[in-house]
Amino acid sequence: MANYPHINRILVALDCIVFGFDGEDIKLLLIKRNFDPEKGKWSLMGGFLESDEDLEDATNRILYDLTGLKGIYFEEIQTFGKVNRDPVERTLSVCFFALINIHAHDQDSAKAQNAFWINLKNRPELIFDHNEMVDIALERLRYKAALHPIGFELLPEKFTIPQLQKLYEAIYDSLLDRRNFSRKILSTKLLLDTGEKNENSTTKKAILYKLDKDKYQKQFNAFHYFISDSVR
Amino acid sequence: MANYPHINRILVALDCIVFGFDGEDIKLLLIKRNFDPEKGKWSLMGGFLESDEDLEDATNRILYDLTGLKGIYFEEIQTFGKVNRDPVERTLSVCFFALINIHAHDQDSAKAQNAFWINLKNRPELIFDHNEMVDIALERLRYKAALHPIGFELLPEKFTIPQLQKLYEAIYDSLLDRRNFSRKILSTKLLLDTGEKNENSTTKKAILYKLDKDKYQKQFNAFHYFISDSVR
DNA sequence: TCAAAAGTGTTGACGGTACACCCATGT
DNA sequence: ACATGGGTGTACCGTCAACACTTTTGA
Repeated sequence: MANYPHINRILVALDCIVFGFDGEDIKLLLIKRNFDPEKGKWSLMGGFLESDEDLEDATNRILYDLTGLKGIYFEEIQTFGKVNRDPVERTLSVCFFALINIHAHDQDSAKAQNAFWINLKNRPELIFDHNEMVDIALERLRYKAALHPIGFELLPEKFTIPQLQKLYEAIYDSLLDRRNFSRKILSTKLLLDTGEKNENSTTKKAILYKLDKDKYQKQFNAFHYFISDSVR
Repeated sequence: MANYPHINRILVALDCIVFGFDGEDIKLLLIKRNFDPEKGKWSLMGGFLESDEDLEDATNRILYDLTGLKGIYFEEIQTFGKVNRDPVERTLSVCFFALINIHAHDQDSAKAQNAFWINLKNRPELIFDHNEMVDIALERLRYKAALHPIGFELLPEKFTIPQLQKLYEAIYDSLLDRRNFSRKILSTKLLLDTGEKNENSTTKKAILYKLDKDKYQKQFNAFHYFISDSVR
């Protein structure tokens, strides 16, 4: 079999922005590096693409190693390819973001990677071009979540509308009208009343909903206006 | 300087979907391959990433070689990384789409690459995963053009509203109401009346507009609803 | 019984859609 | 004058934002 001669092969990495939500704030799962290069500094979770591995499989592998979860929602953002972005050796980075339920992931997996949940607002300086990656990822999350029902990926299976609102308020760092938000969300018909209520509340217990998975699949690419123009 | 050992370097290519508009239909600039592999078949324009070249520079180089144009509008779509997507040797492909004014490009450059404008509706089978790339590119174009003012990139500097409408109708393969379209476009305040008219018309001569570049830059990331919900 | 949070209602403004009508141009 | 295409107007309807009121709960 013929080869492509005279072309340099390049190292290919993947880097992942993992978003979580603790009920109040958006968080990032970041690595305190106990390995070189840039040992001791903060970075995104990443890894190299193996020679016998599809790009998508590599993404799933990296996310599994970090969280112990399979079937995580993720989206490719962009491939970063400046010649000098990694000082050790030229490395292309295929960058993506993932959304997980912060309470569902495996703590031991995270510990093994030396990963910590950091409030997005207090994020430390990251190595290489990882700061830019986070900026772009957040932009993408905001863009996508305004139009498509991806917010649910950050919540537990059963959740209340006020919790969902808190999530959107955290994503867009702004306040939303309770009554309009509720109506807007319910009008999508994506939520099913579980019949249960949030027993943790000390005041009126909110209704617990879950996603209508069928409708979610079918309507995913339809536009919903989850966020008002003024916020967008 | 230390290296990352034991990791395979991979060939990295770029592939580009070039969209054009001839006044009636959306067209693709495709390559009739006179080189191996898959000589004689149709493919996207592409090239390899050089070892001393930023990813973005490579994109511009490839577009320049094909069209003789600089500063073309392009957007990264996705990086394709199935192990066997290129039968010759494993090759990652960073895929992007570009929008050009079909009349502005350099014919000799295209000829040198053996490139031809093909009506999107009559597109031939392409090699490798290039068919999928075109599908995704079209989806992205439709998505983006519904919300952001990128359609103008496909038109000459001066254009009429009916021309713009024809363009949107071609992108979405559907008919739009003339009167509502005009009002919607003008309400964005992105168009400047040049004072000139389209002298080619045999009936009433339409007003030639040009983009208000300042507003275009500032409002680019604001959402405009260029296309009605029913079409989206 | 009071405070805090959740659920439901109402209204006015705005934007979109579906229409009709008039104007300019060349044959 | 007439056919063709371009420009402007209007009326209805639905959606969204802004607002008030009621209900539930635990202290």
